[in-house]
Amino acid sequence: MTSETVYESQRGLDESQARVLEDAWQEVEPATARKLLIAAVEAFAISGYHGTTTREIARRASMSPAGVYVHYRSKEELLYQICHIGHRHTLEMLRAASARGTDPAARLTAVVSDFTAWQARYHTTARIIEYDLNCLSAEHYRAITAQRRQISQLIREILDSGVHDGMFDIDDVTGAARAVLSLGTDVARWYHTSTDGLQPEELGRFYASLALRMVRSLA
Amino acid sequence: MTSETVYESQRGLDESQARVLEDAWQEVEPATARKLLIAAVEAFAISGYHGTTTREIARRASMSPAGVYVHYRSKEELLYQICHIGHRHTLEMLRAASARGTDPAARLTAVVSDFTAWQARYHTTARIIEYDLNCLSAEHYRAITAQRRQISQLIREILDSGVHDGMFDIDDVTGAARAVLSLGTDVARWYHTSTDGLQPEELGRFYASLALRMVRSLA
DNA sequence: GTCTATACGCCGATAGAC
DNA sequence: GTCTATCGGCGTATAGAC
Repeated sequence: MTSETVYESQRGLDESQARVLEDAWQEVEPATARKLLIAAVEAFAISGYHGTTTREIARRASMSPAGVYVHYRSKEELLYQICHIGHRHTLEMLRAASARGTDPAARLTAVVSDFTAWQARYHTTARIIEYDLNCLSAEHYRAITAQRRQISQLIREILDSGVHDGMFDIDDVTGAARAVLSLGTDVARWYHTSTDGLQPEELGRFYASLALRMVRSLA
Repeated sequence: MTSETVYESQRGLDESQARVLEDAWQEVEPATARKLLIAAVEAFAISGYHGTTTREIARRASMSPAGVYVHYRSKEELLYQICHIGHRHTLEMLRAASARGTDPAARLTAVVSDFTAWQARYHTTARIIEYDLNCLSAEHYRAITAQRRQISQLIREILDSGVHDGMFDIDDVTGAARAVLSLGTDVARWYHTSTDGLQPEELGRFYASLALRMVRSLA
């Protein structure tokens, strides 16, 4: 990101994501399926689901157009795998972060910090996860929605307990949980790796401080 | 929106936007061009730019597929008109809001409140404006980026003056401006009209209060 | 300015050889 | 499991009648 505000956004992506993605998708086997999935992540992140052709995915994976269908039934199946695994990783990461905190403020700080850093570090994956859900089949869409409900519930529980303790002062917990997640979600839209600008962890700490200011009680 | 958090999102749109859109695009003449543009807004908002066919736009406008090209040179031209006029309206609305406030806190409140309400009320248009920019031609993309730079600058100026007055306590004005805009931007992703949930103005007031808590000085 | 008809390419996905 | 070849359909956009 540059010195300008995000609202100015930018197009395309950068190349340094390649190593990040190779690490992130290690669990996908065999290696050819992984190679195709990473190619799909890169292509979807740049052009969106409908803007990406299966030929482009194959080309990025150095395979023939037909090669895709050995490992995936359809283009939509690729999207689903990306979304499903991506949301699972997000949820695991959030639960680990939440467990690190010993009080609501510490838990909120850990959760927002890690979520934001995740969205920045894996901004290509995050972009697909946040903005291409509508391209899923009805059945797959429902599966992803169930995962997202668990994510939002985790935030609401932290805010609820903070209100109960008196640490947080919130009229609308559901709305506040939504707003806190919006900060991190929107990172996927504008973040891109670059030498200037905040690193994922720095951005995470900054957003965690903003989230805490949004909800904490002053009494 | 439902009682659940947004992060659970939803697909598709609702019908009550029709009247809102007819009012919002009154300036587009002749009426056939307006009818096509509104049809494109509805279609793009549901399926995205690449997911929408010119045949679908024509069908929504009750015209033949060829009828589109009498009023617009291409599908991309439709997208550009939507983005260009939409951003102009946004900027005018923000400048009017900013002028209403007599101090930085009041200006920030007015700006965030109106921006958020705008994103909710015109969520179909906003969705295209925020998420389909990458589909524009290079030249048109640059034009929209220039408009977005003015929007983010307007927010930064308000925050700067608040820091100068001592009303605001912000380490990173650029980052804070980005975060404030992110709250409103993300509304376009999840908001849909419904009987339950907050109305655009209510949501605006809520988000303005969150923005103020994010930046205000406690001294 | 609107239509019908259509050009022409590219799309997702499959067939079948190796 | 990967390839080359290809199918059938749909995409954007245009030609030309009215």
